[in-house]
Amino acid sequence: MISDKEKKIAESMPLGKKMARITKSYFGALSKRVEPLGIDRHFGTLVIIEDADKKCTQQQLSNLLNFDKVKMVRILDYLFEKGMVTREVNPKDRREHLIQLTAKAKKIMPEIRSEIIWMNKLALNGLNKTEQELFGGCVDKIIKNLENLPVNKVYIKIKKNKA
Amino acid sequence: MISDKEKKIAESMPLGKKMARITKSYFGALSKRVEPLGIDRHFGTLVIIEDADKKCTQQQLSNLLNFDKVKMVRILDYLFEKGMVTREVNPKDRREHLIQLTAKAKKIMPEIRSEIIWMNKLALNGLNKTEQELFGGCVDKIIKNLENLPVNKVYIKIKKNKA
DNA sequence: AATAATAGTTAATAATGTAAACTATTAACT
DNA sequence: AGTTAATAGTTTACATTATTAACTATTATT
Repeated sequence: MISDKEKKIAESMPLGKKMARITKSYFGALSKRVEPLGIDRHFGTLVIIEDADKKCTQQQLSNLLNFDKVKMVRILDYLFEKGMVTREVNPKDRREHLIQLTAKAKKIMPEIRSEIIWMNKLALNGLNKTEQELFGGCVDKIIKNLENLPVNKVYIKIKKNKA
Repeated sequence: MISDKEKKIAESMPLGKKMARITKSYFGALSKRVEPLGIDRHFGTLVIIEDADKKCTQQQLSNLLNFDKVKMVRILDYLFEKGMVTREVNPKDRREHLIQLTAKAKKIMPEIRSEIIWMNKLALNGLNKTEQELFGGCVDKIIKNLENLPVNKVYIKIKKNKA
């Protein structure tokens, strides 16, 4: 049972707080599950790289992932260090670096994908198909609503582990 | 229109990624809006402190906010420095510090609350009452689903496999 | 009285975000 | 052609945040 008071508190609590909590729990658990594969974060980046039609530049990846280019460099440094990606200068435009998965990465991608799908299912457990779809739609709308607002810097924190 | 391919990509992207994106946009914008009041984060903590039935200890706040005690110290340091809270040793148990809002904080709380409510409305813009309620329900279920999962407890212990 | 448990703080280390300055290359323009 | 602007990516400097362990002070347990 939720009292009126609790309701009042809830409505003046930042919606972003719950989102942050989900983010943290989600990536904390996913990181743990995927770690045995030799990598513990930036899974989404790997998925995007693999699914891209062609070799992507870092700028293109930045756009797809909504990361600024400096963050992109850091992520790719990490993935490179782990032996998951290669960087290759584009001969047609030598400013660009084309990013590709290594064989090592390709080999573990199916497992990474299935871990992600597993985590997604776990997160959405107990929601029926309709609810899941409606939830997804809401999320996308919210993202749109919050796009292009004036911002201050904010730090989001996930879990970390270093080799 | 969403192609099958895009759908396939979407389903193997971590659900947490969208949550992170919302979190960042949300707090970025809220921070910006509240900044003129002399504070640019930890609004939720202020709301919780104000709404608590009694003076809260830091441990109690940690539980209510799902923060570990070290983070709690840091947040209260920040709020103290901004003149928003007082810390008072509990005479009944001198280990505990009771936290209270200052007059300065109480004065701006209505504005902080209305900014939070405004941001929440902005985020949920375009969703009808039913959708909003269903969304809220989904969020709470997801949080529950992700509670108490094994989490990547970082550094030291988990160095089993290296790339 | 000795020991354990709790509340809170501090310190060490790692990770992350952001902006600015930087290199290298290509595009644009007179 | 030659200068200038723009783009891709990297590096650096600095501030913030997370996590763990070690610490102090106090209270509870035995």
